[in-house]
Amino acid sequence: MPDNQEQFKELLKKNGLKVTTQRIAILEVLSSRPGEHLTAEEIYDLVREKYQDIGLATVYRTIQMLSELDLIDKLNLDDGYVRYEISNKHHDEGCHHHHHLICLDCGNIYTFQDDLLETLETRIGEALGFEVKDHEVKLYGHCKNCRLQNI
Amino acid sequence: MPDNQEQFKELLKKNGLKVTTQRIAILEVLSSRPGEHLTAEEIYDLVREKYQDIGLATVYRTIQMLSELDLIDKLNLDDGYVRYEISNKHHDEGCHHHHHLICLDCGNIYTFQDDLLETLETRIGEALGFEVKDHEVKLYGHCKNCRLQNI
DNA sequence: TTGGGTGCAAAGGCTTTGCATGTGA
DNA sequence: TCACATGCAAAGCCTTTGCACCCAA
Repeated sequence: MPDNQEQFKELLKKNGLKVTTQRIAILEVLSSRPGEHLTAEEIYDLVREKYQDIGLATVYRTIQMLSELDLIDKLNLDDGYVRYEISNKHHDEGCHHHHHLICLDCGNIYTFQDDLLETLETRIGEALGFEVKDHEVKLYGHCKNCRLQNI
Repeated sequence: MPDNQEQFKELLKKNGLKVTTQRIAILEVLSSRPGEHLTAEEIYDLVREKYQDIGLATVYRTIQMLSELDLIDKLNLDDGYVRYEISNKHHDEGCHHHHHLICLDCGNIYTFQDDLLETLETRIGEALGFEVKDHEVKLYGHCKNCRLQNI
């Protein structure tokens, strides 16, 4: 995504940050795997396939920066790793994070989006005076494949 | 809650587990603080107020056991600690976990329950063939108090 | 009696940090 | 040039594990 890359460079400059090979490489890896939920270590390994001389610390520092710039989303599956995926916020304007369905059997993660949740948030706001800015929704259960196999 | 405690003892025995002072003490602490979200360290400190000779490892081991017995719920706020609270599952039969509203300003955690989410889950199930067993919903935003103060 | 439970300390494992060196602007 | 970025290694920090001792059942 050369277009995306240009936007990224602009965003870095606008925030007084330098454009480095490492930062580009890390965003590239994440951009090329939308919907995957990568750990820092996985990102590190993927980046090194093309760019050997990167340190794990740089990956952690860059991830943190990308997260603050809202370019990537965090996902915590409580397995000891924090995972990251490229955000879709800037593609669908005004749309929040999608939600995750996590299969308890195979561990696969499915994503979905639903406007009903926006309705829910509005209702909460009215009832409790709480202004919702962001949300994280995880549904645990059994996916279609696993359910069919377990019959 | 002496009644609750008896149920707990029965549950332990039914699962081939022993009734120990430590286990009782830890459940007591959690039971006496419904709605609070305690870290292992906090539970450890609270237990030691009444029962000095407990080890942090025992707290971790007991927490894990209580979680497997569905007596407590996990909550991860991504601040490096896993938090626990007494579950309300056994009081309201058939009801899932409640949800959390987390204020980005003051850090307070508010809870709410809403049937709309059950509707959402049913819809997901029908659309994707996913059978939802459990969920974790966190809404981040600004609470009433903080919003009023920031005017 | 006896096998599970506990306390202590050490080890694990992900993530962050310090510091000297490198590099984009 | 020079402040920010990077790599490496060490440190941090929450949590788990090993092991000898203890205690419910």
